[in-house]
Amino acid sequence: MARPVNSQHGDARTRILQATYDCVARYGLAKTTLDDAARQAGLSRATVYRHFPGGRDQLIKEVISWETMRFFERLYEVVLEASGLDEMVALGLMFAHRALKSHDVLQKILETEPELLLPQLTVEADRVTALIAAFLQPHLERYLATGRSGPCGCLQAPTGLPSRGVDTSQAADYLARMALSFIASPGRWDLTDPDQVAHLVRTELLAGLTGA
Amino acid sequence: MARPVNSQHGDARTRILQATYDCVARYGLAKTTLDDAARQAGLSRATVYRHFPGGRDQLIKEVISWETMRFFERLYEVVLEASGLDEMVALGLMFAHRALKSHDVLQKILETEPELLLPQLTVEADRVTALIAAFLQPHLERYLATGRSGPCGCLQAPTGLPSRGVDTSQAADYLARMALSFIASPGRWDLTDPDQVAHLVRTELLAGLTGA
Amino acid sequence: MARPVNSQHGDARTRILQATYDCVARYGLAKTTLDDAARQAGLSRATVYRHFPGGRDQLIKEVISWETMRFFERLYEVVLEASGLDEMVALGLMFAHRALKSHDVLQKILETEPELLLPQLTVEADRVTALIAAFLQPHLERYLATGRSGPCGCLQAPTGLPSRGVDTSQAADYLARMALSFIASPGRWDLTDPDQVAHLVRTELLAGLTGA
Amino acid sequence: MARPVNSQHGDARTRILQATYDCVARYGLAKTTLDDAARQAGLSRATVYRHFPGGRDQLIKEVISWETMRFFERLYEVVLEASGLDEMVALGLMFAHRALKSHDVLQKILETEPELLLPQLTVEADRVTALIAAFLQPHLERYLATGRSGPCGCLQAPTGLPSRGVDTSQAADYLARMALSFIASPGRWDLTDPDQVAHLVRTELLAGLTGA
DNA sequence: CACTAAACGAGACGGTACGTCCCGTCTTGAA
DNA sequence: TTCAAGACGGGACGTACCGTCTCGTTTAGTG
Repeated sequence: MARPVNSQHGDARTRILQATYDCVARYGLAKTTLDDAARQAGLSRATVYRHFPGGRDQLIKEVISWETMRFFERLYEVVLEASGLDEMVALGLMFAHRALKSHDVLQKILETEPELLLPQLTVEADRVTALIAAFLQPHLERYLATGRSGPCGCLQAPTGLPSRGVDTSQAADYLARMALSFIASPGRWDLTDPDQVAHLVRTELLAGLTGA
Repeated sequence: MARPVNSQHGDARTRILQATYDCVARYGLAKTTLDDAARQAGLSRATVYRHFPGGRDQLIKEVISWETMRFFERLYEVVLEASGLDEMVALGLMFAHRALKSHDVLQKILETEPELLLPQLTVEADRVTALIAAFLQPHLERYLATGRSGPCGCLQAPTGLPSRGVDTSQAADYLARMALSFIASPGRWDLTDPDQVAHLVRTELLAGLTGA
Repeated sequence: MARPVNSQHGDARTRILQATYDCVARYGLAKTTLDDAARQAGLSRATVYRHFPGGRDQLIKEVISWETMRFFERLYEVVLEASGLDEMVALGLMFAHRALKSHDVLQKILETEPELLLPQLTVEADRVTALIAAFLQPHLERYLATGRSGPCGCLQAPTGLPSRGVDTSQAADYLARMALSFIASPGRWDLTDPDQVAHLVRTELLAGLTGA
Repeated sequence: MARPVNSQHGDARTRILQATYDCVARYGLAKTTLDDAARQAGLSRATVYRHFPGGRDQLIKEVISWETMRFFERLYEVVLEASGLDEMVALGLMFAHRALKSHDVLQKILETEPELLLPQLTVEADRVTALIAAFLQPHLERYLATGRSGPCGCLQAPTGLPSRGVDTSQAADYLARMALSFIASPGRWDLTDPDQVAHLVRTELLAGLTGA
């Protein structure tokens, strides 16, 4: 049976997360108050504590996890539309870059608390790199086998090719590192221009992988 | 030059920064109080405000900038000892990785506030990448001029461009990106083992740059 | 037919009052919570509100009235056993003093909130004084008339004696005042010793009334 | 040199006590909030906690003790004006009764929380009785010796009269009990009428003591 | 028998007050 | 002057009750 929920829209928990997200976009992480979030959600402070007993700390943690997950979900959807590995990487680069640039929270943090991100040379990156590499590997294998990765219908490709296992793993790792690097710092490339992105992918990311 | 530093004299400003740093290492960023810092420094709260009129926010900002600068200074000293580009990159990788692993503050943050670092896909990286690339470029040019070549790995560096001027800039950029990436996420490499690092540098970072 | 009521014993209202009484004895007046009372009664908070719509305030008021009434009921029963005015006063003094000393709630309040009782110089005493005086007057009249008050079978004695009306009223008032005073503060008397009480009654309370 | 104090009048502690007193007079004991008191005092909540670390509980306790002390101080001053024991008792009765009747806080409590005072049959009264009796005893001795107590210049009379020591102690106790009783419950006497009070003192309080 | 009404348990919610902690400002007094 | 010391207003935090309300689930009484 459909839950009529309670007052406005979405269950309370999601409303609180969204409200907190909005506040962080407005005030920054450090200056966002649990009161702010509650007010923004149209709920009382007590209710926020009922859903997030850990208080402000838990709220901040969860809103970041939540938003990160949403980012990857949208990235995943965008990337599935690609017809080949090169297009997939290009689409991913463009989407990720656009998302970061138009990301209210990130921009607010960069504006008010850039220091928090300076030490981004962190071990946490390991997880993201590995995740992206794992995602790319099957497409990379098909790409290397056929010259194209084919329509990307599923996350986990059949990958009946045991040969080159080490090669593709290593290559996927390399690809993920470079993609992440360019998303974070495009350098002289304009990642909003599809032509430039296609060129970047061909000449710097996938170059040398084709004839391996 | 005798550095008495630490507890009693040494100028107040530095003592406050060091004290704050210690507190952050102990309590984490969010839980470090201006009182904590003042007490740790053996100074009164009023004095801290005299040196950091911006209060807690300014204090946090400056302590991060200060520590970041100290990190790069030490990295610079270490790297100057190298006799060639490959050793330089290797030394840099090892030092940076070791520094991060033994970095009290960073480890404390990773322990207590890992979410802050999840979205490390940030534009801030641009500055660091460019800085490192600019530092590497002259060494790279000398390296390419005097020439050394290692066994070619399975990965081909992006070598689409024939002319030299653009080459070194582009290659330095590539090198900086990959170095940063491996510092942040070593993947399967053990960055404390000089042999493995030397191998990594040869096969994945400098491969393909030699005989372009 | 006996009403099995709901769950355990006694109707809900009485169970709540008793539970609240127990809590006050444990925590004191100010720290007794409606939740405490509900939990102690084995009922839900909602049920308490159904029986005491006035909430906590009403609950506290009623539990005090309830207990006060129970005290006077028991005092009344004890006092009816007396065979004469002197014994009646003595029994009343002893029972009242013993009841106060072993009164969980009162002792708890004295322990935790003694200030509430310091200004006991209150108008409320009027009612109690008058009530006791009214109760004593018929017995006093019989006592003065016969030298004994005789077995006390009824609260309202026939009192067909118009003479000495003013006298007995005034004397009863005096008797009530002194009895109350000694219950509250026995001074040098040990109100648990029947001999001392008898002596006190004879020499300080009833002295001078006999031959009036 | 005049103490500039801080802001308005009186030191902070006294201002808080007075403000709390005012609030209790307005809202009653149970409904007086620490916020109310702070606001009334024109101070912040934090400051109240600085002066009364025990919070609301301590504040309530101390305000009651404070007011009680003020009451007895004023009573003492009034009573010192008397020229003899009878006048002293009369003045005390009148002042005490008037004070209770015009006592904002007590009247507020009687209006809103009468139950708190119903069980005024409390051991606390012992202290007050003893205190008053001790104060009265020297005057009573002089009264019995001379038929008058003489101008009351000092609290502690010389009392070189060993005789009747037990008598006066007992008589003072009796006097204190009756005085307290009539203050609390005047019964049929109008304690605002000097003539009635003088008559009451003569016929019911001091009667029988003179020729003892 | 089914249906209704009443009492109850359970729990979400807005709200208020508590007591704690920290911030940033200010004043005072001593070196 | 510089600094330690500390009082103060302000405000957020996390906790705890309060009083209200809405759900289901019995349980009893009645048509």
